[in-house]
Amino acid sequence: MSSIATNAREASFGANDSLKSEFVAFKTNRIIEVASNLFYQRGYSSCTLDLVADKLGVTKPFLYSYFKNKEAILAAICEVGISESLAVLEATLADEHKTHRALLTEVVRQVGRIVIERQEYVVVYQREMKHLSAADHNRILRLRASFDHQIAELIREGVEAGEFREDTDSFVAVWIGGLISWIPTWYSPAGQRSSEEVIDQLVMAAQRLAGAE
Amino acid sequence: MSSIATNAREASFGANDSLKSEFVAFKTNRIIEVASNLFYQRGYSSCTLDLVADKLGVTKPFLYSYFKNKEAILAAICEVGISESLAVLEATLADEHKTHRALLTEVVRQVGRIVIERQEYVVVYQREMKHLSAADHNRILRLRASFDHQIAELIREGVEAGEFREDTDSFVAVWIGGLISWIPTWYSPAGQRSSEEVIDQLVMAAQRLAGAE
DNA sequence: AGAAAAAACTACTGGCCAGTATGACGGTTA
DNA sequence: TAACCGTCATACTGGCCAGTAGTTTTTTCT
Repeated sequence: MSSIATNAREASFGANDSLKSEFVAFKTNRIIEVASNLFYQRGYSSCTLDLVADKLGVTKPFLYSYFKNKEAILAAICEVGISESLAVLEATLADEHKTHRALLTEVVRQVGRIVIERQEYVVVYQREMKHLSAADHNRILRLRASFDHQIAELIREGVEAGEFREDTDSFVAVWIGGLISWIPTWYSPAGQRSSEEVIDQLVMAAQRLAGAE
Repeated sequence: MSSIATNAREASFGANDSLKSEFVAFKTNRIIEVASNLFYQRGYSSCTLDLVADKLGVTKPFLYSYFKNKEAILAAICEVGISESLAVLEATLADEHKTHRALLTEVVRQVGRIVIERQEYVVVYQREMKHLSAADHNRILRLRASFDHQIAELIREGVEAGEFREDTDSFVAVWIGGLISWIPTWYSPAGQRSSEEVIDQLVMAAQRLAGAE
């Protein structure tokens, strides 16, 4: 796993070494991709690692050389949606030139897109969170809390700036978070509504909740 | 299980018989109550029936004399929240004298209350639905679809009546449903917000979504 | 080419658990 | 009191599955 060159041989093949760690990253990703899909369909506890291995065309011990145990795979899956959402949130909020209204719209649009794209990861996270070890659970809860907190802050500042209705409690951040989180449970790419249509509706809903008319 | 008197002895003890079926109903309820609590905490697949039986102070075969198998217990749990919500929805909508706005408020308030009250049942339903047999799954999906459909109808009529903003798509019914369904995943009776406070916020959010200003 | 290391596989175990076969116990009928 | 029935328990099985020990295959380096 380590990419640190600790002796002469490794140092002289640094490029090789990083290629190797790319391979590792690639395999790790494939594992959580396939595992996520199977956990999504059958549930974490009823999905065996033999099945995951089969679908990858490998065997169970292969998985154990990339993850400590079953729960570590789950933790990796759970982290995808929330950490990507948080990254996009912070990148968007970094733009100082936008109004709060525009920021809210942009954040909701971007995060909505991620949540739809990572649909299966998000659903697995929501359903199976409680099977995480206490450490993983807390780490991910903190990410989630940070997300809600930053949205709440955005609302508060927007109200102060007079961009949102003044009777808007920053608690609507929770409702907006709920709107977003709820999408993966009902949205289907095979359904009538396109993902862009759903995102437009989502943005509209978030604006109404924030009182941004 | 049968409450039909099929012979002289049973006929002459009709009262007795109904008392007996009350006992059965009572025990059945206790089972799904305790099972729901344990499924909520540990997940359906990782919760053993031995554990459920232990917590009830009985043994596993006892459970099997009230339910066909583990999945039947899950089905019973899943049905509680949605069927109660549907009942309240329909009772509320039956009042012809109210405005659409008042109807929406009332429905959201009542259903919000049920969803908080039946929190654990609702969460188990959302998480474990996929472990239901196809028959149970479809039956419950139909209940849910009926709920969303009636809310959408209410929105549509309200817009026509000029009570909600005219640019309101009846699709907001899905968002409102999401708002309600999302509550049990974050609300805790032990938290700062009282359930009444949360329900007030919910009603406000639903009104904003519907454009009922 | 051939040694050494890395990567992946075969084959197993120990424990768990849904579901069942059988029996015990108490109340009711005659 | 003796046969009967409803109710629940004891005790088991058969299959599944996370995790591992030891071996084989593949790659890397000289």
